[in-house]
Amino acid sequence: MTKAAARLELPVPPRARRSHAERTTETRAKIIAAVVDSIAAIGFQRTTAQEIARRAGVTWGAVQHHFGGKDELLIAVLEESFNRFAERLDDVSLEGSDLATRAALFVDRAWAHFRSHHYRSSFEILLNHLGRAAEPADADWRTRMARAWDRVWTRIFADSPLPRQQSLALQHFTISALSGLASTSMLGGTRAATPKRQLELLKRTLARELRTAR
Amino acid sequence: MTKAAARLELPVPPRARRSHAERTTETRAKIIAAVVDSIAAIGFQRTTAQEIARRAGVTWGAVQHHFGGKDELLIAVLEESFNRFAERLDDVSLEGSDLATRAALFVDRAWAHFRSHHYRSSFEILLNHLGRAAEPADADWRTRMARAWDRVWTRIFADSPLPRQQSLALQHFTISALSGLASTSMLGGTRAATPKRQLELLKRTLARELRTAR
DNA sequence: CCATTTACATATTGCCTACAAGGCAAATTG
DNA sequence: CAATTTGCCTTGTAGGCAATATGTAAATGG
Repeated sequence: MTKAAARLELPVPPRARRSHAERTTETRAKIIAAVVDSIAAIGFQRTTAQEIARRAGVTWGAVQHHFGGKDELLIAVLEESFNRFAERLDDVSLEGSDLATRAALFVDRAWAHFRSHHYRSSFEILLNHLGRAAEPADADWRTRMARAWDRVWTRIFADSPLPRQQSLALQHFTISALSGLASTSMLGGTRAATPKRQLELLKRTLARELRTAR
Repeated sequence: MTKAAARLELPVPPRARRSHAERTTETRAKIIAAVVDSIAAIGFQRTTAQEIARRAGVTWGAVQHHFGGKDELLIAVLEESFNRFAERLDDVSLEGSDLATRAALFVDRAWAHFRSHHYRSSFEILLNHLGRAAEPADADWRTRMARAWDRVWTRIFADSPLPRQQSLALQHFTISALSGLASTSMLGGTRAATPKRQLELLKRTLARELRTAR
C-alpha cells in the first residue's frame, strides 16, 4: 500500500499474491486513467507529474518505470484514446435503417466520444504538448483519426450518392461541428448541458446532404 | 533601445521626443500583440513571460509596470480580442439582401474572426488559464460574447420566422461549427487550407434553417 | 533455494518560471 | 528650474517542475 492510499484511509482488502504481468496491466491502466481524468478535471497545464502520480495512487518512479517519462505517457494516453474512439465507431451496425436514422445514430455515437474525457484529454495533449512541435507523430494522429472516421462513414453511408470530395467535406464538417460543441462544453465546464437541438440540427443536415448529389 | 532590439540589428530611426501617453499606448499595444502572436505561433504553454517580453521588444519589468503581472496581461488580451470580435461583427450592414446572401456574408465575417490569431489566443487563454479556475470572469466572457453575437444576429436576421429558442440553438450551432473548423486548423497548423466547402455547407444550412419555422 | 529481474518508493538535482525590488532616464507639473 | 512622476531595465529570489539515481520488496526462473 502506498502512503497516499494510507493517507486516504481507504480499507485496502488483503490481496492474493499477484503476478508481475497482472500488476503491470493494472498499474498502467490506473496511470492512464489518472491522466485522462486529471486533464478533464483541472486542465493540461495543472496535470503535473506529481498530480498524475497522486491520482493514480503511485509515485512518479512507478510511472517512469512503466512509461519512461511524461512525453511517453502522454503518447500512451493518445493511443488509448484513439483505440477507444476507433472501437466505439467500429462497434456500430446500422445496416437496414434508412439514411436519416443511420445519420442520427452515427451522430449520437460520435457525440459520445466527443463529449468524453478521452476526447478532451487527447485534444489538450495535442494542442498543448504535441501540436506545436510539428512532430511527425502529430500528423500521424490526424491521419489515423481521419482514416478511422472515413472507414466507418463509408461503411454506414455506402448508399449515399454524394461524390467523394463532397463526402470528405461533409465528414470534416461533422467533425468540426462535434468538436466545436465539445470545446464549447470544455470552456463552459461540466455544467454545460447536452446540446440536443444542435445535435438534432446536425442530424437533419447530415441526412439531407447525404441524400443529395450535386 | 533595448538589448533585444540591438541584437536584432534593426535600424531604429531617430525619434522625436514622445509623450508618456504615446509611449504607454505604443508599448501596451506591442505587448498585447506579442501575446497574441506568441500563442498562435508556439502555444499558450511556451508563451512565457520572457518570450512575451522578447517578442514585444521590452523587458518583463515594463510588462509588469503596465499590466501588473501575467494574469492581468492575459485578461487585457481577452478584452482586446473581444473588442475586435464585437467591432468586426457590428461593422456589418447587410440590410436589403435576401436571407441566403446575408447568411453567407455573416458566416464569412464570423470566419474571419475564428481563423484569426486573436481567436486562437483567446481560446487558449480561456482553456488553459482561466477556464479551469471557475472564475466569475470566465462566465462573464462567455456571456459577453454570446450577447455580442446575439445582438448582431438579431439585427441581421430580423426577418427570420425562427422562434427564439431555436434561433439561440442555431446561433450556438453556428459558433460550434466555426470554432470546430478553427480548432481543426489549430491542430493542423498554419498549413491548413480554408475549409471552403464546409463554410458553404454552413451557409446553406443557416439559410435553410433561418427561413423555416417549426 | 538463491540469484536475478521487475515494480515501485524516495531523495536529490537542475532548470524554468513569474514576480519583486531598486535604480536610472525622460517626461511632467507647479 | 526643481521636485515629482512615469517608463523601463536589471538583478535577485522563491517556488514548481520533470527527470535522475538509488534502494527496497516482491516475483521469477533455473
